[in-house]
Amino acid sequence: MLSGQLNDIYNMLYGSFGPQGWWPGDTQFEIIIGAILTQNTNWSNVEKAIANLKSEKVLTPAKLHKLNTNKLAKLIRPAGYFNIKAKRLKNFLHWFDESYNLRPKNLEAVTTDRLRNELLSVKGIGPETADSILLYAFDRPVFVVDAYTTRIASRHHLIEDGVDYHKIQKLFESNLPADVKLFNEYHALLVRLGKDFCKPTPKCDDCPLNELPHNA
DNA sequence: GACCAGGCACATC
DNA sequence: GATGTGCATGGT
Repeated sequence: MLSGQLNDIYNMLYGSFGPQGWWPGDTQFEIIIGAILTQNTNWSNVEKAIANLKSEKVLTPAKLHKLNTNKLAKLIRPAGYFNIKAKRLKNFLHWFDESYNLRPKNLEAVTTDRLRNELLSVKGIGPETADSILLYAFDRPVFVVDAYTTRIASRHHLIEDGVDYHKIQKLFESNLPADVKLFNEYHALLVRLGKDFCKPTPKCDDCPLNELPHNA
């Protein structure tokens, strides 16, 4: 059964790496900004960008909403794609202002499905970013799928190549209990495995998952 | 210097 | 509907 296999993988990863302490961020707002900035980008670069926003004291909804887009782009420069990401942050803030008055608290009462759809309607927020925000900023039981998740699932024959985001997400969500803490840790552990072992090339020989019986 | 990193929107066929 | 491309910095 898949649920058993997914459990074995989780236990092996947790045993190997321990708790990952995600999401790295002090506030819901910082998590949201980080989720957009980390698109296709190494987290260490995002940290530099966030440090810039903090040192300029603009890491609040109101301040970022007011900040000039070019100025914002300069501050987030280390995160890469800074022009497009500045626009994406602005798109998010525009929606956040118009619909929720820039208050994270106003999002708490919104149902997960509705919030997800509204986030997806913001230009620059796709499935992974939306789900990261739902899980890590708002504690909704949504499984986040990213490049690491896809690569690991494919390499360990949980899915076939070319399977879309929603199907991979469903694989995890329908075979695991809808538990925020579990989804939080599971995704973080998959990223950890991806960073340390499951790289694009060369394929990994000493991956901890290779010791699992179904991967022998 | 090549390759990679916690995507997404858009153009083109 | 599938496939290709631009966006960009910083670490290995």
